[in-house]
Amino acid sequence: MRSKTQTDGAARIGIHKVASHARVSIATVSRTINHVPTVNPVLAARVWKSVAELNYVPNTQARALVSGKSKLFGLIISEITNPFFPELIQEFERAAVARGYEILIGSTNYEPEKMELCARRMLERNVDGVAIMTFGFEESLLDRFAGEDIPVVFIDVTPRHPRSSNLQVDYRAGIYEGVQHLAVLGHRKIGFISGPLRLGSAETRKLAFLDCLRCAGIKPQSAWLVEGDHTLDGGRDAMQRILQLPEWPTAIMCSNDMTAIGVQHALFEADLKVPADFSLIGFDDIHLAEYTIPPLTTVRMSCKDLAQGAVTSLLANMESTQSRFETRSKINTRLIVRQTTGLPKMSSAI
Amino acid sequence: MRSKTQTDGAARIGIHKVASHARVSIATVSRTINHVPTVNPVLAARVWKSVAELNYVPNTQARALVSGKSKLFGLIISEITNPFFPELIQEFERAAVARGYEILIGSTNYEPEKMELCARRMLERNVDGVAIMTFGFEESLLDRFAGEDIPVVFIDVTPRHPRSSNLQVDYRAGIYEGVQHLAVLGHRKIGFISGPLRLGSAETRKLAFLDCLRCAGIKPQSAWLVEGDHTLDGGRDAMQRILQLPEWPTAIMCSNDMTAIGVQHALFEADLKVPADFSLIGFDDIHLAEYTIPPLTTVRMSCKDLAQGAVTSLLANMESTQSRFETRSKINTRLIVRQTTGLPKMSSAI
DNA sequence: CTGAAAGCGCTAACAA
DNA sequence: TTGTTAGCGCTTTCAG
Repeated sequence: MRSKTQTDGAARIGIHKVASHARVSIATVSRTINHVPTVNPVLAARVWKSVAELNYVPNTQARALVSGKSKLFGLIISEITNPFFPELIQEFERAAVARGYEILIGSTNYEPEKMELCARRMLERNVDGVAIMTFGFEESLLDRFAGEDIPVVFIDVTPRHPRSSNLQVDYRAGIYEGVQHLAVLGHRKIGFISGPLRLGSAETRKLAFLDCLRCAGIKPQSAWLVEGDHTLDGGRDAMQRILQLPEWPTAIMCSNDMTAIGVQHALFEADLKVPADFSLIGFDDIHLAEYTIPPLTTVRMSCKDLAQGAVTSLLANMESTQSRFETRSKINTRLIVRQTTGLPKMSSAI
Repeated sequence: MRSKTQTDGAARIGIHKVASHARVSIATVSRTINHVPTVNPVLAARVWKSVAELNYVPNTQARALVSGKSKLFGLIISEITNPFFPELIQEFERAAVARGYEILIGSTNYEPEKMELCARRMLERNVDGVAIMTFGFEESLLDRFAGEDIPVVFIDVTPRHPRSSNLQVDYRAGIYEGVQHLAVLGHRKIGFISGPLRLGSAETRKLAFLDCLRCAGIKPQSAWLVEGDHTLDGGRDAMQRILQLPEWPTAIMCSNDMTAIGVQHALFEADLKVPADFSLIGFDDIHLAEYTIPPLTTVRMSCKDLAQGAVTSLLANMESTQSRFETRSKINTRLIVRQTTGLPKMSSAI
């Protein structure tokens, strides 16, 4: 059923057709389109002409098969629905496509099995490298990639592992600025809504917060340390739990911006005002943070740095011939003050 | 240093190794893993055992090369940064992965050249089908895909084209509900902030709005029809332009939710209240719409329907042996009333 | 500098 | 039912 009709428009033009059309060998065509410098310019010109006329597009699959490189990067994220990740993806895509790579995206939705599935999908497609941007994961996963000698880059975690790079986020700097900012305004009762604590980085952020609190001479109160899940709903729920407490903090820091937006919503529903009743600080500085009402004070972590760092590391790692290759680079954070922070509300218990 | 040590884990296991390990031919391995029913169960068992022990993962590239099917879908969107699209992607991914397909995502960012680039990327990677979810595009693009006989699915536009499917969104229904809702509240002065009008669907939405206005017996006022660009910034700017006008509308409908959130921000900056000073209706019903302050009344367009419809069409289209294959399916819209709509402010000019 | 030829890992005839 | 074999479209030695 397939080969009979020649009229079918079908079957892509292959290197063979180009070769005969340009009256050269397929090897010459291959060299030309791969910009091998030793090709006779006259022949090259003929080839390019044929390529254009026949509308030839090289078949990446075949290329991948013979070269062993798929020109594909895997990008594993937590949840595409959290705006931080699309911003990350955008930068990652930009960097990757500019160098001729495509991206395979996998979302774990914070479920370990999904992570496993993602790893398998990436392996099957033969990715040349994987960026695990989930802010925490089972280290056993790395073995799968290590087994195939596939470069991996990830955040925070520092497993001892060949062909892996590490992007170290300096949470402390930004969070410290946040705590200081609050302290200067007069806040002493500061709560923290964390991410899912089984995520390493969520834990790290919380620890950084606690540490900063101590540095600022403020005693953390465990009731005000509540676990969220980095989603809008999670932030709202967490705040509602805090509102149930006998004593309220005067300020809340959140492990990410989505949580903070959820908090704003909970407060809105409870008819409480930001920053009059509660000061609020987010984390990430997604574009939306500027657009919340009121605009969100937050700690910026550049997803552009993250994305570019990831692509760069992957590339460097691939080029390196060392069987062991480990890097780490630092990602900075800093406070962006907008309008969700203000003087603490003077409660009955002065 | 790589091949000597067998322990190296290196170089992926191929079908060959599995075959010899299971003491069968590679053909039998191939048949087994492809679930060809005629394989002797005993041999099959041996094969599966070897597959597991050797941790064999089939090489998709090779498969694609010989079978001619890449098991890859292209998904072209406008802007990954607009939360509507991640929600779409999530559903699309779910549907595609469940059937063994991977997704290649390309963003056009509303730039025609980017669209061209996306098409090329998809072609190079040999996608089995493309979903163009940009709500408008140059039809010339379709020719590229048609030339390769690649199924395409898209929104609204209905070009005459083989192997194409069409998802027809019923904008009118939801928009009409919105206009009616406003009319019932007493609004007669209703503005509309459209998307970029060179996008077909943005134009369609605007036309639908105008038509609904007429049906409700309201005369549209051209000064209140302003062009946005479907982004937060665009929405804010558009609203600021409206605030410059000598006479204000009492309600605003937006071509998408991001625009509406931008509008809320502009109003916040101008110290105007929603819905006291302006009623506001969005479009899309992204998850965030529930979390804006106050929560956004909006027209819901199910991105799940869109995504699933797209995948289903693509699949059906591929299976069809007809060289021409056209479908269209309908996507419904409906109003979700939340808290950004209320009675119109009684202006000086009663 | 160019061309012929050998595969990359797999599927699908075809033969046994 | 199983194994042998011929490619899929391309890159890459290796001769010329």
